[in-house]
Amino acid sequence: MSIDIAELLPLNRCGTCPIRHRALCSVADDKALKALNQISRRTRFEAGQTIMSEEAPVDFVGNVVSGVVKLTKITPDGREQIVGLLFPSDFVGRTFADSSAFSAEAATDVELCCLQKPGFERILADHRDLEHKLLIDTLDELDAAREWMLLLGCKTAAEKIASFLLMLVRRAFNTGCGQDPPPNQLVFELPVSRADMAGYLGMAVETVSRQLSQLKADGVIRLVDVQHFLVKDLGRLAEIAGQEPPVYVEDAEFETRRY
Amino acid sequence: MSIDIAELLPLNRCGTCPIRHRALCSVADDKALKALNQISRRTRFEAGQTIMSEEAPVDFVGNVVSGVVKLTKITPDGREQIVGLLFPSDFVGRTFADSSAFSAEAATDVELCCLQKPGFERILADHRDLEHKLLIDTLDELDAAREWMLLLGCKTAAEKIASFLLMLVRRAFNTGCGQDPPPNQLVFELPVSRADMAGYLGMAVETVSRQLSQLKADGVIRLVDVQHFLVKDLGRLAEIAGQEPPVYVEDAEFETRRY
DNA sequence: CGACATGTTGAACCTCATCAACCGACGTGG
DNA sequence: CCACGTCGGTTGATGAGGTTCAACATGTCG
Repeated sequence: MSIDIAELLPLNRCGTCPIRHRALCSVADDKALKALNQISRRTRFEAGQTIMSEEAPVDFVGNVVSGVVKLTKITPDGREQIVGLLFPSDFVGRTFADSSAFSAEAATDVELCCLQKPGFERILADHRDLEHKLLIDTLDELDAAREWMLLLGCKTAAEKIASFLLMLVRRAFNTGCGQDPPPNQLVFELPVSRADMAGYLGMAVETVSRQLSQLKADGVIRLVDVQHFLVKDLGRLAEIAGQEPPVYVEDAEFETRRY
Repeated sequence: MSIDIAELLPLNRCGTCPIRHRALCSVADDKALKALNQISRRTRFEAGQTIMSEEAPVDFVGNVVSGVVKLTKITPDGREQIVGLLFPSDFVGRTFADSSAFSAEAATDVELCCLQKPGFERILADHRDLEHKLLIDTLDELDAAREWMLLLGCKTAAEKIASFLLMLVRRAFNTGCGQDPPPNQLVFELPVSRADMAGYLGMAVETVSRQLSQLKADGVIRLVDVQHFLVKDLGRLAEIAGQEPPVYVEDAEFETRRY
């Protein structure tokens, strides 16, 4: 009785994938996983590279494995709004349509698990669980988008920045996956440039910078370096953002709620 | 050989339903339709009434049959942002979760086709087509939400108003359903109050009023009465909104794209 | 080391929110 | 029937918050 290594290989590939337990594939059984493997390819994009462009048809979708992807839309006269930031395990692209209404661009260096669209849609058809999970994720994404509308529509600059930082804190809390130590040192990464923060929050870079300085001056945070901040007063930060302070959950593996 | 009238009744009820061809049920076969009928109830809400409130669990979802529903979220200090306007055939409520993150309120008098949540989710499980359609609709909704983020994030007051009017024009163009004459008279309804427009567009009522007056002064529109406007220059309107002008489609029955 | 990108800080301007007065429509009660 | 209050909408005056323009600082890469 022998074991067919080739048969197991694809499963192992996914087995070591960092987003295996959170992305769409978390609900895939062995059969579905093998099918996904056959149409998937890990691709790297450098910061600044365009992954897919609005108006141009795209023949693949994907999952963010590492890095941050920004979804953007540009007004006819050139202003750019970031309508979504996608983090590891998030889904990129528009299923069941030829093109996306938005461009996707690598905000940092990005690894993407790319899936050919026709193949992917066939797999969705064959595996209800996957399609169901996609529906759930899309509903969460919609809630998150609407939450962001609240921010864009009626929050002040200070509230916006605080909300953004808080979102990063929440993300860090919820993706600990047990392998990282609990963040008693409350240092977090600012994964994107000031310009991208500005684009996401609907304000000017200068205002972003000023508000960060203000939070620093008020002793709410400290800027370790340009890409890392330390939270000195989480309560105050949450208060400024107009939200409840987040709580660290020990094992956040299955904490899928989005912020 | 006799016909069981009771058997046919539910189908007839839906048969005369104005949103039968556009809502979720458009993909329901007779069997699914009968199942939906058994858990559905047409309910009326008066303008201003709360349909469901964030934080409070809700045991039903629904489809807007007539009227306009606003989805709102309130900041801790009382500012209200409207994160979505739902028109006839749009879906209300959050499937696969106990409560919605947003409140739904009748912006006008509303007729809602209410469906008990547990029953509805069972029907989704039994009828893939329905769940698939829900996925497609949710994806469209997400695109629309992101489109709105562009508006909230980087458009001026004038652009916002123009975009809003244009959205109403598009809706009217796309839901003609052949029964209404093509709108050679370009008169459209403002289905919500100035306050709700303001809440949706993220600006003050006064600004809404002023911008409407400005469009009037510029000869782009005319205010027939407080709830109806006539478009005198569609091209200009689209230009101000920063979009392509919409085109009237003869038979828009299956035009499901959202704006 | 200089060149270029990215981030910060300062000053002037402008859009829009805010406060306030006013108008017309509507409903109620005297 | 008219006086009255209320509510939704419009218009005017004022000021604050945030954009814009500009200079400067910092960091990175050849």
